[in-house]
Amino acid sequence: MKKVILGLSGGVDSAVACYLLQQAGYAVEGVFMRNWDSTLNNDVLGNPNDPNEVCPQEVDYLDALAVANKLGIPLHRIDFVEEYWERVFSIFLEEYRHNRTPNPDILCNKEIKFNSFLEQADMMGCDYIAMGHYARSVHQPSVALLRGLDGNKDQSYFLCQLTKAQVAKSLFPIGHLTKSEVRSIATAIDLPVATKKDSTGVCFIGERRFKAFLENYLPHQPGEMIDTMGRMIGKHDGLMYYTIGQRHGLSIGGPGDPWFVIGKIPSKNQLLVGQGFHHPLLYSDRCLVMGLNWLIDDPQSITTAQAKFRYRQPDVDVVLHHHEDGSVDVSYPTTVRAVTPGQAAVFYHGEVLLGGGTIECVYMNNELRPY
RNA sequence: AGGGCCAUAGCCAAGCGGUAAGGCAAAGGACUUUGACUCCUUCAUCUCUGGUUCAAAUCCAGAUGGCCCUG
Repeated sequence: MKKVILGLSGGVDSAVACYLLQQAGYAVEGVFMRNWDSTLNNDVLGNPNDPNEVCPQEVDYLDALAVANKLGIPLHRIDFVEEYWERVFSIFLEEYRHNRTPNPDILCNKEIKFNSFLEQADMMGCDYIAMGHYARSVHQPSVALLRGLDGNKDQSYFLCQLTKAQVAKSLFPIGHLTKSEVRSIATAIDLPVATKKDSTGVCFIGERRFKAFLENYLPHQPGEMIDTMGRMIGKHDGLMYYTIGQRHGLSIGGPGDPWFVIGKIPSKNQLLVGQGFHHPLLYSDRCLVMGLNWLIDDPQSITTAQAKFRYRQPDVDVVLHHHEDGSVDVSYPTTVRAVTPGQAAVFYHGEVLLGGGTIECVYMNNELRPY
Protein backbone atom coordinates (compact mmCIF):
# COMPACT_ATOMS: atom_id res chain seq x y z
CA MET A 1 0.00 0.00 0.00
CA LYS A 2 1.40 3.36 -1.04
CA LYS A 3 1.68 5.99 1.62
CA VAL A 4 0.62 9.58 1.01
CA ILE A 5 1.22 12.57 3.22
CA LEU A 6 -1.56 15.07 2.65
CA GLY A 7 -1.58 18.74 3.50
CA LEU A 8 -4.78 19.11 5.51
CA SER A 9 -5.69 22.75 5.85
CA GLY A 10 -9.03 22.49 7.55
CA GLY A 11 -10.88 23.43 4.36
CA VAL A 12 -13.17 21.37 2.14
CA ASP A 13 -10.75 20.81 -0.70
CA SER A 14 -8.05 18.99 1.21
CA ALA A 15 -10.68 17.08 3.17
CA VAL A 16 -12.26 15.72 0.02
CA ALA A 17 -8.77 15.05 -1.35
CA CYS A 18 -8.18 12.88 1.70
CA TYR A 19 -11.32 10.88 1.10
CA LEU A 20 -10.52 10.38 -2.58
CA LEU A 21 -7.02 9.16 -1.75
CA GLN A 22 -8.47 6.63 0.64
CA GLN A 23 -10.93 5.49 -2.00
CA ALA A 24 -8.04 5.06 -4.39
CA GLY A 25 -6.36 2.73 -1.92
CA TYR A 26 -3.67 4.92 -0.43
CA ALA A 27 -2.64 4.94 3.19
CA VAL A 28 -3.11 8.59 4.09
CA GLU A 29 -1.65 10.66 6.88
CA GLY A 30 -2.47 14.32 7.30
CA VAL A 31 -0.20 17.20 8.15
CA PHE A 32 -1.46 20.55 9.32
CA MET A 33 1.04 23.30 8.56
CA ARG A 34 1.37 26.30 10.77
CA ASN A 35 3.43 28.93 8.99
CA TRP A 36 2.36 32.25 10.41
CA ASP A 37 2.40 33.52 13.96
CA SER A 38 0.66 36.87 14.18
CA THR A 39 2.22 37.73 17.52
CA LEU A 40 5.71 36.63 16.62
CA ASN A 41 5.45 38.32 13.24
CA ASN A 42 4.05 41.61 14.53
CA ASP A 43 0.92 41.21 12.44
CA VAL A 44 -1.18 43.81 14.19
CA LEU A 45 -2.39 46.60 11.89
CA GLY A 46 -5.02 45.49 9.44
CA ASN A 47 -5.62 42.27 11.28
CA PRO A 48 -9.38 41.89 11.58
CA ASN A 49 -9.17 39.13 14.17
CA ASP A 50 -10.03 39.90 17.74
CA PRO A 51 -6.89 39.00 19.70
CA ASN A 52 -9.08 37.74 22.51
CA GLU A 53 -10.88 35.17 20.44
CA VAL A 54 -9.68 31.81 19.23
CA CYS A 55 -7.63 32.68 16.16
CA PRO A 56 -8.83 31.41 12.77
CA GLN A 57 -5.69 29.32 12.47
CA GLU A 58 -6.68 27.33 15.55
CA VAL A 59 -10.18 26.97 14.17
CA ASP A 60 -8.66 25.58 10.98
CA TYR A 61 -6.56 23.15 12.98
CA LEU A 62 -9.61 21.95 14.86
CA ASP A 63 -11.46 21.56 11.57
CA ALA A 64 -8.56 19.58 10.15
CA LEU A 65 -8.59 17.43 13.26
CA ALA A 66 -12.33 16.84 12.92
CA VAL A 67 -11.82 15.78 9.30
CA ALA A 68 -8.94 13.49 10.25
CA ASN A 69 -11.04 11.88 12.94
CA LYS A 70 -14.01 11.52 10.66
CA LEU A 71 -11.92 9.83 7.99
CA GLY A 72 -9.81 7.92 10.46
CA ILE A 73 -6.35 9.17 9.62
CA PRO A 74 -3.57 10.41 11.89
CA LEU A 75 -2.98 14.16 11.85
CA HIS A 76 0.44 15.64 12.45
CA ARG A 77 1.18 19.25 13.01
CA ILE A 78 4.29 20.90 11.63
CA ASP A 79 5.56 24.39 12.24
CA PHE A 80 7.23 26.20 9.36
CA VAL A 81 6.88 29.69 10.80
CA GLU A 82 10.58 30.35 10.56
CA GLU A 83 10.99 28.95 7.05
CA TYR A 84 7.97 30.87 5.85
CA TRP A 85 9.37 34.10 7.20
CA GLU A 86 12.83 33.60 5.78
CA ARG A 87 12.06 32.09 2.43
CA VAL A 88 8.71 33.59 1.56
CA PHE A 89 7.78 36.62 3.59
CA SER A 90 11.13 38.38 3.64
CA ILE A 91 11.33 38.11 -0.15
CA PHE A 92 7.75 39.28 -0.39
CA LEU A 93 8.67 42.40 1.60
CA GLU A 94 11.82 42.93 -0.39
CA GLU A 95 9.81 42.98 -3.58
CA TYR A 96 7.47 45.57 -2.12
CA ARG A 97 10.44 47.69 -1.12
CA HIS A 98 11.33 47.74 -4.80
CA ASN A 99 7.80 48.99 -5.55
CA ARG A 100 6.87 45.71 -7.18
CA THR A 101 3.85 43.51 -6.55
CA PRO A 102 4.94 40.01 -5.54
CA ASN A 103 2.89 36.84 -5.44
CA PRO A 104 3.66 35.22 -2.08
CA ASP A 105 1.58 32.12 -2.69
CA ILE A 106 3.71 31.07 -5.63
CA LEU A 107 6.78 31.33 -3.43
CA CYS A 108 4.98 29.52 -0.66
CA ASN A 109 4.27 26.58 -2.91
CA LYS A 110 7.83 26.50 -4.18
CA GLU A 111 9.53 26.88 -0.80
CA ILE A 112 7.15 25.51 1.79
CA LYS A 113 4.39 23.24 0.57
CA PHE A 114 6.43 21.45 -2.04
CA ASN A 115 9.83 21.80 -0.44
CA SER A 116 10.01 21.95 3.36
CA PHE A 117 6.83 19.95 3.57
CA LEU A 118 8.05 17.46 1.02
CA GLU A 119 11.28 16.96 2.98
CA GLN A 120 9.35 16.26 6.13
CA ALA A 121 7.06 13.91 4.29
CA ASP A 122 10.04 12.06 2.88
CA MET A 123 11.36 11.59 6.37
CA MET A 124 8.02 10.14 7.30
CA GLY A 125 8.55 7.62 4.56
CA CYS A 126 5.89 8.60 2.09
CA ASP A 127 5.59 7.65 -1.55
CA TYR A 128 3.76 10.85 -2.44
CA ILE A 129 2.59 14.08 -1.00
CA ALA A 130 -0.84 15.43 -1.86
CA MET A 131 -2.51 18.82 -1.78
CA GLY A 132 -6.03 20.11 -2.32
CA HIS A 133 -5.11 22.34 -5.23
CA TYR A 134 -7.24 22.59 -8.33
CA ALA A 135 -4.52 21.31 -10.65
CA ARG A 136 -3.61 17.92 -12.10
CA SER A 137 -0.32 16.08 -12.09
CA VAL A 138 0.65 13.43 -14.59
CA HIS A 139 3.48 10.99 -13.81
CA GLN A 140 3.41 8.61 -16.76
CA PRO A 141 4.73 8.40 -19.41
CA SER A 142 6.36 11.66 -18.42
CA VAL A 143 5.86 14.18 -15.68
CA ALA A 144 3.51 17.05 -16.39
CA LEU A 145 1.37 19.56 -14.59
CA LEU A 146 -2.08 20.34 -15.99
CA ARG A 147 -4.65 22.98 -15.25
CA GLY A 148 -7.42 22.12 -12.86
CA LEU A 149 -10.44 20.97 -14.81
CA ASP A 150 -12.66 23.57 -13.16
CA GLY A 151 -11.77 26.60 -15.23
CA ASN A 152 -13.11 28.91 -12.57
CA LYS A 153 -10.99 27.48 -9.76
CA ASP A 154 -7.86 26.38 -11.61
CA GLN A 155 -4.91 27.04 -9.29
CA SER A 156 -2.11 25.81 -11.52
CA TYR A 157 -0.97 29.42 -11.85
CA PHE A 158 0.25 29.23 -8.26
CA LEU A 159 2.25 26.08 -9.02
CA CYS A 160 4.31 27.50 -11.86
CA GLN A 161 7.55 27.36 -9.87
CA LEU A 162 7.38 23.64 -9.10
CA THR A 163 10.11 21.46 -10.55
CA LYS A 164 9.44 18.21 -12.35
CA ALA A 165 10.88 16.38 -9.36
CA GLN A 166 8.34 18.05 -7.12
CA VAL A 167 5.46 17.32 -9.47
CA ALA A 168 6.62 13.71 -9.76
CA LYS A 169 6.13 13.38 -6.02
CA SER A 170 2.78 15.14 -5.91
CA LEU A 171 -0.84 14.09 -6.18
CA PHE A 172 -3.73 16.48 -6.68
CA PRO A 173 -6.78 14.36 -5.96
CA ILE A 174 -9.40 17.01 -6.69
CA GLY A 175 -7.81 18.48 -9.81
CA HIS A 176 -10.27 16.74 -12.11
CA LEU A 177 -13.32 17.95 -10.18
CA THR A 178 -15.27 21.15 -10.07
CA LYS A 179 -15.77 23.05 -6.86
CA SER A 180 -19.42 22.07 -6.75
CA GLU A 181 -18.52 18.41 -7.20
CA VAL A 182 -16.10 18.70 -4.32
CA ARG A 183 -18.81 20.28 -2.20
CA SER A 184 -21.31 17.57 -3.00
CA ILE A 185 -18.84 14.81 -2.17
CA ALA A 186 -18.15 16.56 1.11
CA THR A 187 -21.85 16.72 1.80
CA ALA A 188 -22.46 13.13 0.72
CA ILE A 189 -19.91 11.73 3.14
CA ASP A 190 -20.94 14.21 5.78
CA LEU A 191 -17.65 16.01 6.26
CA PRO A 192 -17.74 18.55 9.07
CA VAL A 193 -16.35 21.24 6.76
CA ALA A 194 -18.73 20.55 3.85
CA THR A 195 -20.19 24.05 3.88
CA LYS A 196 -17.19 25.93 5.21
CA LYS A 197 -16.50 29.09 3.25
CA ASP A 198 -13.52 29.05 0.92
CA SER A 199 -10.51 30.75 2.41
CA THR A 200 -8.85 33.59 0.57
CA GLY A 201 -6.07 36.03 1.24
CA VAL A 202 -2.38 35.26 1.41
CA CYS A 203 -2.24 31.59 2.24
CA PHE A 204 -1.37 30.90 5.88
CA ILE A 205 -1.91 34.54 6.71
CA GLY A 206 -5.50 35.04 5.64
CA GLU A 207 -7.65 38.06 4.92
CA ARG A 208 -6.06 41.35 5.80
CA ARG A 209 -6.72 44.98 5.06
CA PHE A 210 -3.73 44.94 2.84
CA LYS A 211 -2.29 48.41 3.11
CA ALA A 212 -2.54 48.36 6.88
CA PHE A 213 -0.98 44.92 6.91
CA LEU A 214 2.03 46.13 4.94
CA GLU A 215 2.38 49.11 7.24
CA ASN A 216 3.44 46.66 9.95
CA TYR A 217 6.63 46.07 8.00
CA LEU A 218 7.05 48.94 5.55
CA PRO A 219 6.84 52.47 6.99
CA HIS A 220 5.10 55.33 5.24
CA GLN A 221 6.96 57.29 2.58
CA PRO A 222 4.49 60.01 1.63
CA GLY A 223 4.72 61.72 -1.73
CA GLU A 224 2.69 63.22 -4.52
CA MET A 225 0.23 61.73 -6.94
CA ILE A 226 0.62 63.34 -10.32
CA ASP A 227 -1.10 62.96 -13.67
CA THR A 228 0.64 62.61 -17.02
CA MET A 229 0.75 66.41 -17.36
CA GLY A 230 2.69 66.62 -14.12
CA ARG A 231 -0.16 68.18 -12.21
CA MET A 232 -0.45 67.33 -8.53
CA ILE A 233 -3.63 65.35 -8.04
CA GLY A 234 -3.24 64.12 -4.49
CA LYS A 235 -0.94 62.59 -1.90
CA HIS A 236 0.14 59.00 -1.41
CA ASP A 237 1.53 57.20 1.62
CA GLY A 238 4.26 55.23 -0.11
CA LEU A 239 4.70 53.87 -3.61
CA MET A 240 4.88 50.29 -2.36
CA TYR A 241 1.31 50.36 -1.09
CA TYR A 242 -0.08 50.68 -4.61
CA THR A 243 -0.12 48.39 -7.60
CA ILE A 244 -0.53 49.08 -11.30
CA GLY A 245 -4.16 49.29 -12.37
CA GLN A 246 -5.40 49.87 -8.84
CA ARG A 247 -8.44 52.11 -8.44
CA HIS A 248 -9.49 52.17 -4.82
CA GLY A 249 -7.70 53.84 -1.96
CA LEU A 250 -6.54 56.82 -3.98
CA SER A 251 -9.21 59.12 -2.57
CA ILE A 252 -9.32 61.26 -5.68
CA GLY A 253 -12.78 62.76 -5.97
CA GLY A 254 -14.15 65.25 -8.43
CA PRO A 255 -15.29 65.26 -12.01
CA GLY A 256 -14.80 62.64 -14.70
CA ASP A 257 -13.93 58.97 -14.73
CA PRO A 258 -12.36 57.08 -11.85
CA TRP A 259 -8.62 57.35 -11.34
CA PHE A 260 -6.20 54.44 -11.56
CA VAL A 261 -2.55 53.91 -10.71
CA ILE A 262 -0.75 53.98 -14.06
CA GLY A 263 2.88 54.18 -12.98
CA LYS A 264 5.49 54.91 -10.36
CA ILE A 265 8.37 57.38 -10.43
CA PRO A 266 10.65 56.23 -7.61
CA SER A 267 13.28 58.94 -8.21
CA LYS A 268 10.71 61.58 -7.27
CA ASN A 269 8.63 59.34 -5.03
CA GLN A 270 5.67 60.16 -7.25
CA LEU A 271 2.71 57.99 -8.03
CA LEU A 272 1.46 58.39 -11.58
CA VAL A 273 -2.33 58.37 -11.84
CA GLY A 274 -4.70 58.64 -14.76
CA GLN A 275 -8.43 58.66 -15.44
CA GLY A 276 -10.35 55.83 -17.05
CA PHE A 277 -10.22 52.05 -16.84
CA HIS A 278 -8.76 51.96 -20.33
CA HIS A 279 -6.05 54.55 -19.78
CA PRO A 280 -3.48 53.93 -22.54
CA LEU A 281 -0.55 53.76 -20.13
CA LEU A 282 -2.12 50.69 -18.55
CA TYR A 283 -1.72 48.68 -21.72
CA SER A 284 1.37 46.87 -22.91
CA ASP A 285 2.31 44.49 -25.71
CA ARG A 286 5.54 42.97 -24.41
CA CYS A 287 7.28 42.12 -21.18
CA LEU A 288 10.55 40.64 -20.00
CA VAL A 289 10.19 37.57 -17.80
CA MET A 290 13.00 36.25 -15.60
CA GLY A 291 13.46 33.52 -13.04
CA LEU A 292 11.90 30.99 -15.34
CA ASN A 293 10.98 27.54 -14.26
CA TRP A 294 10.13 24.99 -16.96
CA LEU A 295 8.22 21.76 -16.61
CA ILE A 296 9.01 20.58 -20.10
CA ASP A 297 12.12 19.23 -21.76
CA ASP A 298 13.16 21.64 -24.43
CA PRO A 299 11.93 25.09 -23.38
CA GLN A 300 13.88 26.79 -26.18
CA SER A 301 11.58 25.12 -28.65
CA ILE A 302 8.56 26.89 -27.22
CA THR A 303 7.92 29.99 -29.28
CA THR A 304 4.18 30.39 -28.93
CA ALA A 305 1.91 29.73 -25.99
CA GLN A 306 -1.08 30.89 -24.05
CA ALA A 307 -0.22 32.90 -20.99
CA LYS A 308 -1.65 34.34 -17.82
CA PHE A 309 -0.08 37.41 -16.26
CA ARG A 310 -2.34 37.29 -13.23
CA TYR A 311 -4.37 34.65 -11.48
CA ARG A 312 -7.76 34.08 -13.15
CA GLN A 313 -6.93 36.29 -16.09
CA PRO A 314 -8.20 34.95 -19.41
CA ASP A 315 -5.54 33.28 -21.55
CA VAL A 316 -3.58 35.51 -23.87
CA ASP A 317 -1.80 34.32 -27.00
CA VAL A 318 1.89 35.13 -26.70
CA VAL A 319 5.10 34.78 -28.67
CA LEU A 320 8.25 33.85 -26.75
CA HIS A 321 11.74 34.95 -27.59
CA HIS A 322 14.38 33.20 -25.48
CA HIS A 323 17.51 35.03 -24.38
CA GLU A 324 20.82 33.31 -23.66
CA ASP A 325 20.61 34.07 -19.94
CA GLY A 326 17.37 32.13 -19.74
CA SER A 327 15.08 35.14 -19.57
CA VAL A 328 12.27 35.40 -22.06
CA ASP A 329 10.74 38.21 -24.03
CA VAL A 330 7.00 37.74 -24.17
CA SER A 331 5.00 39.54 -26.85
CA TYR A 332 1.25 39.82 -26.92
CA PRO A 333 0.12 41.88 -29.88
CA THR A 334 -3.45 41.87 -28.62
CA THR A 335 -2.30 44.05 -25.73
CA VAL A 336 -3.00 43.40 -22.06
CA ARG A 337 -4.04 45.74 -19.27
CA ALA A 338 -2.00 46.18 -16.09
CA VAL A 339 0.76 43.63 -16.59
CA THR A 340 2.69 44.24 -13.39
CA PRO A 341 6.34 43.62 -12.43
CA GLY A 342 6.66 41.07 -9.63
CA GLN A 343 3.63 39.10 -10.76
CA ALA A 344 4.05 35.78 -12.52
CA ALA A 345 3.75 35.08 -16.22
CA VAL A 346 2.65 31.47 -16.65
CA PHE A 347 2.65 29.66 -19.96
CA TYR A 348 0.38 26.90 -21.20
CA HIS A 349 -0.16 24.74 -24.22
CA GLY A 350 -3.77 23.78 -23.90
CA GLU A 351 -4.10 22.01 -20.56
CA VAL A 352 -0.38 21.65 -20.00
CA LEU A 353 1.49 24.10 -17.83
CA LEU A 354 4.79 24.70 -19.58
CA GLY A 355 6.44 26.93 -17.02
CA GLY A 356 6.52 30.41 -15.67
CA GLY A 357 8.59 33.24 -14.33
CA THR A 358 8.46 36.69 -12.85
CA ILE A 359 7.56 39.79 -14.85
CA GLU A 360 10.52 42.18 -14.71
CA CYS A 361 9.63 45.04 -17.01
CA VAL A 362 6.87 45.90 -19.38
CA TYR A 363 6.82 47.61 -22.78
CA MET A 364 4.46 49.15 -25.30
CA ASN A 365 5.73 49.74 -28.81
CA ASN A 366 9.24 49.09 -27.47
CA GLU A 367 8.88 51.84 -24.93
CA LEU A 368 9.42 50.93 -21.29
CA ARG A 369 6.38 51.35 -19.09
CA PRO A 370 7.01 53.29 -15.85
CA TYR A 371 5.77 50.47 -13.66
C1' A B 1 -17.37 102.00 -4.00
C1' G B 2 -20.78 100.69 -7.99
C1' G B 3 -22.60 96.65 -11.54
C1' G B 4 -23.17 91.47 -12.72
C1' C B 5 -22.98 86.18 -11.59
C1' C B 6 -23.16 82.08 -8.30
C1' A B 7 -24.17 79.28 -3.58
C1' U B 8 -27.37 71.49 -3.99
C1' A B 9 -23.56 65.53 0.04
C1' G B 10 -16.08 65.09 1.01
C1' C B 11 -15.55 66.49 -4.63
C1' C B 12 -18.00 67.33 -9.58
C1' A B 13 -23.09 68.06 -11.00
C1' A B 14 -28.71 67.65 -12.66
C1' G B 15 -32.98 70.23 -11.13
C1' C B 16 -36.55 76.07 -13.62
C1' G B 17 -43.12 75.54 -7.98
C1' G B 18 -45.34 69.46 -6.71
C1' U B 19 -42.32 66.83 -2.69
C1' A B 20 -33.60 66.07 -4.16
C1' A B 21 -30.81 62.45 -11.19
C1' G B 22 -26.03 60.85 -12.13
C1' G B 23 -20.63 60.53 -11.60
C1' C B 24 -16.09 60.60 -8.37
C1' A B 25 -14.55 59.47 -3.44
C1' A B 26 -15.70 56.66 0.97
C1' A B 27 -17.86 52.51 3.72
C1' G B 28 -19.99 47.57 3.74
C1' G B 29 -20.72 43.09 0.89
C1' A B 30 -19.99 39.54 -3.37
C1' C B 31 -16.09 37.44 -6.34
C1' U B 32 -10.92 35.60 -5.32
C1' U B 33 -5.72 30.74 -1.82
C1' U B 34 -1.13 37.05 -4.41
C1' G B 35 -2.02 42.10 -5.27
C1' A B 36 -5.52 44.30 -8.33
C1' C B 37 -9.70 44.76 -11.44
C1' U B 38 -15.06 43.86 -11.61
C1' C B 39 -20.02 43.54 -9.51
C1' C B 40 -23.79 44.78 -5.61
C1' U B 41 -25.49 47.90 -1.55
C1' U B 42 -25.31 52.32 1.41
C1' C B 43 -24.46 57.67 1.65
C1' A B 44 -27.95 65.22 1.25
C1' U B 45 -33.99 68.12 2.39
C1' C B 46 -30.76 71.84 -1.17
C1' U B 47 -25.61 78.58 2.80
C1' C B 48 -28.77 81.25 6.53
C1' U B 49 -33.24 84.22 7.89
C1' G B 50 -37.89 85.93 6.69
C1' G B 51 -41.92 86.03 3.01
C1' U B 52 -45.48 84.40 -1.19
C1' U B 53 -48.14 79.56 -2.03
C1' C B 54 -52.37 74.04 -0.71
C1' A B 55 -47.14 73.02 -2.01
C1' A B 56 -40.30 76.07 -2.76
C1' A B 57 -33.92 73.56 -3.81
C1' U B 58 -36.93 75.94 -7.37
C1' C B 59 -40.53 82.73 -6.74
C1' C B 60 -39.55 87.43 -3.57
C1' A B 61 -36.59 90.25 0.29
C1' G B 62 -32.49 90.53 3.40
C1' A B 63 -27.95 88.42 5.39
C1' U B 64 -23.44 85.65 4.69
C1' G B 65 -19.70 83.57 1.40
C1' G B 66 -17.23 83.18 -3.40
C1' C B 67 -16.25 84.73 -8.55
C1' C B 68 -16.16 88.48 -12.52
C1' C B 69 -16.42 93.54 -14.58
C1' U B 70 -16.05 98.95 -13.86
C1' G B 71 -13.62 102.85 -11.34
